[in-house]
Amino acid sequence: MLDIQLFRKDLPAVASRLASRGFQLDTARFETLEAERKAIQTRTQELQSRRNSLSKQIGVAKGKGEDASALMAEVGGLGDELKAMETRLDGIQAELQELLAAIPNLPQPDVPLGDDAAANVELRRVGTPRQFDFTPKDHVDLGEGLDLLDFATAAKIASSRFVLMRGPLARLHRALTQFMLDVHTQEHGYEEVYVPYIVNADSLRGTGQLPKFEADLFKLTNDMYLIPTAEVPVTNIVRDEIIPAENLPIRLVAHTPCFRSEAGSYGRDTRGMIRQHQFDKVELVQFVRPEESNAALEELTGHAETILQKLGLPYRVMLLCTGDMGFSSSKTYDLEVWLPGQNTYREISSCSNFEAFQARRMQARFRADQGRPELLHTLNGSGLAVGRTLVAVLENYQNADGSVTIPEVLRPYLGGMERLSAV
RNA sequence: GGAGAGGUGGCAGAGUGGUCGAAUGCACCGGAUUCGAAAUCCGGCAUACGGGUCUCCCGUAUCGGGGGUUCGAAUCCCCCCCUCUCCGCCA
Repeated sequence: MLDIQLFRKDLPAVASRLASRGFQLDTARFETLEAERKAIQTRTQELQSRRNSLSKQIGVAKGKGEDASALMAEVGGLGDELKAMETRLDGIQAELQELLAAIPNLPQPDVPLGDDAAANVELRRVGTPRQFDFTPKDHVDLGEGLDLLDFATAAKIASSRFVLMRGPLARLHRALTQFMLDVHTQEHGYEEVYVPYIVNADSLRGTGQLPKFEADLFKLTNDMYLIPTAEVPVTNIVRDEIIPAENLPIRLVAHTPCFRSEAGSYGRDTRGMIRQHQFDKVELVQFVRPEESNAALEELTGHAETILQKLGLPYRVMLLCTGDMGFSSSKTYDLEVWLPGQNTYREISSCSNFEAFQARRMQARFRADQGRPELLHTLNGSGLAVGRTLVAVLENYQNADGSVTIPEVLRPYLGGMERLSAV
């Protein structure tokens, strides 16, 4: 959520910055609501003030045993208008709130302008895609060929967009998770947290998934939701909290499954593990002082990159353009890993600085010394999406005979296993 | 899931219809005292929103959340959430 003061101070400027990311702000509606709000709020508070002082006088009079009927008649006359004003004020505040809650974050000045992914800017490539002396398979052919990846059975158990992994492949998937957690906790200074996989609506509003993106979520029968990312439970740790400044920055890492309904993506990535209803992710989250958030974004992105580097996976770093950024983000880097089976780079991590956007929704603040509480800044990034990392390992480390060499750094997690082959 | 108890400021804890944004204690901050410290004394010490003559003043709201009764609600009524104790169930 953006600061409403911004809209009051310079509406056209905010509107144009929002337009740069493809959001049309209804400025006329805002101005009307705001003018109405001001008039009604002033009048309401006036009436409340009058009522309070008269009521107080009634109390005093009755305490002295005097007749208060004249006072009571006067305050009684306020009742109808006051009630009407309060009701209208509530309505307008709710409408303003709703309007505000649906407005995305402002892009930072150095975010490139653009409508969609085509305008994203490639910042750098790291690692060189391997030259194969045979035609590389994609992870589906590899996994099914090894009899370790089974989409048909998963579809029987659940539906399409689920996967069943067997034996050493299931273990490799687990090894990747362990590896990522170990690197982030031992080398990057993150604290590992274990969090609920089911959250309430307040938490989803806090991070920005609600109210606009309910269709992307799996909603349970008790009005709770399966998490679409660990970002939701982990970031909401600080909701309604005031953190002592000396505790910042806070760096947290969590491994969770993620559940996404993928509504509206019927034709996209239907093959393989790229786009699933359920996938695992290791998520990095940071809470920092405002002036440090951009440096923290660079740092956090680097932490995610480290995983790719240690795994020897070629990737590139993309700076997302205004039109391709997530709703809550002010600036986002995507890491895209090279997939030989698709002969292209695919997103494997997304690292964002939300500035105070989520913090304002969450009322997540910090206090420096004796100062007033101030909104902190939140960031997060995948470090990494485990399923897609597994795909990348399979495809990049495949051999001509259909087996897969295990990257060195993972072998300690696999009892020294060097090669993935059929059970 | 059942029965009971309870949710008040950073913490502890009073307050059961009126001058209560809320006693008192602890913690914290400033000052006095002291060579310095402890102790003691004095003062300060919530958040959000709105308005203004905008480093300050005024107003409004907030005692788990929402609704209601009333001129007036921390206090009474209803619904919900959470915590604790006991029982049941259970990894």
